[in-house]
Amino acid sequence: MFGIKNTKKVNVICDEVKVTELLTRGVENVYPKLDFLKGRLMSGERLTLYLGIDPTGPTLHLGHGILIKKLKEFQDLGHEIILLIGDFTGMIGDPTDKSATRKKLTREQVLENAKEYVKQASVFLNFKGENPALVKYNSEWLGKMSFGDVLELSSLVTVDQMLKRDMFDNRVKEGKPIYLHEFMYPLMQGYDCVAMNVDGEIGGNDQTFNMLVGRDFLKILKNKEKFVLTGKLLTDSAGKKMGKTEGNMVSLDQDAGEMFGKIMSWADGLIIPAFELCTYLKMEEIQEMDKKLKEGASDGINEGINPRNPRDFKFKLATEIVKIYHGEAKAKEAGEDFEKTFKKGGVPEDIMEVNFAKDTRLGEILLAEGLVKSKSEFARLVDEGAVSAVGKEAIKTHDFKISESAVWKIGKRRFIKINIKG
RNA sequence: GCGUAGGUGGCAGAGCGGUCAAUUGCAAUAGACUGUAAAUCUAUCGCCCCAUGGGCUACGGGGGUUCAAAUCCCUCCCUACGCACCA
Repeated sequence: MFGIKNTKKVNVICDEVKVTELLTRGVENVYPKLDFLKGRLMSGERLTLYLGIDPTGPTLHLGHGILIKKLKEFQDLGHEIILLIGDFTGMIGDPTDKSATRKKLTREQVLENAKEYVKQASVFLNFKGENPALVKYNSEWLGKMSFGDVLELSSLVTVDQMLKRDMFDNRVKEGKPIYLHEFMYPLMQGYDCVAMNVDGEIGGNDQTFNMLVGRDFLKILKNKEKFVLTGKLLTDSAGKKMGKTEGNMVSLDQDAGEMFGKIMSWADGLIIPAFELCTYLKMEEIQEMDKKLKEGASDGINEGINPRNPRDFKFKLATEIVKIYHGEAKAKEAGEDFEKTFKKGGVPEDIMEVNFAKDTRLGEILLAEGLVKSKSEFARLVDEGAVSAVGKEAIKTHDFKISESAVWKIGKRRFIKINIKG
């Protein structure tokens, strides 16, 4: 399957403006150095590069989206791109997760996830046509390696080099355990690029270490100068990562409304970086907004009537991002919904609808529908005045029974329409 | 293998026989406020009940001592550190 070099002629575009944009926008670093890669991109040579994704969950998130978008830029220029599914790694389980007992994925789950990934990635990438993006699985080669092969690979890296890595370094400092097999992950990831014999790799800057291990391998084993392009991570000014752990990371399979809401909850400092990383807006336009935002921040005297309200920029950001994943119409709708729900205290469009008999206890309904975790939680919410039928006073009794069809609101974000049955 | 220090709620980390469903911080949820689901302030934050009260389940696993254990004892498992061993 490998070895068959694409024989079709694909036109490689060497437009300087495009290449520069490719190399700067949302890019943290380029190894060995920027000019090296620029030179190759301008040479007309068709490069092969890849982005590796570990199938740890069923969906990709916005962070992946950013990198896939970058990959697309390479594809658009005519280069051969590979979406590598790290199924081998996934099947073994990720060591970075100290909460240990992560379930090991079965072959079926991995393939299932991968299918979703391709679907979600096809928002950006073209998997068909003249220059299709390829999908590969690293179990294809990693699964076949013998202990001897592994030893040979490990002899290329020293323990000190491994320990230099932040992730390990921190754990040593914190007195947390490091298991030997965790050392193997960089090796496995590093070997991917050898197996695929690529020209380069892109990834988040948190993957820099692993990608550089691969760079070393390729140099030693194939005498090839692999380029590594690391993308900026989406962080706010304080450097806080928009990761899954932060709870505000957007999954690519989320519906438009949810996505929109999540983005609106981001801190202001994230607006400009997100425009750069996640949208197609021109850099000049983004810089213009940045300028306006900064001016706005300094003339806070205009309390509240500030024409450069960050909220409006964030609204635009949310619209732009949702547009990419769900299309223009849905994005617009989500925006209107958001306005209605949160600004004016209304009700969103698509809400859960259920049927129950008259005089059923509200608490039981909400528990059954999963809107509250327990009856105790329900009781607490009632005490806090968080439960009300839309347009009515909050209810006060824990054993409140429904008497008519109504839309119920629990807190600001949970809604349910309960119809009286029969 | 020996020794030492540890394993507590989503995480971090107190408590070291009763007053502990467990201080505190973070996270989370709600209310107020706000341009926002930001910030801030306030409250809540195991589960269940005919509820200013009561019950159940929890402090690595199992067993024991006691009227009473997260707290004491035994045992097993796990982690860190030191020593020993080491192709």
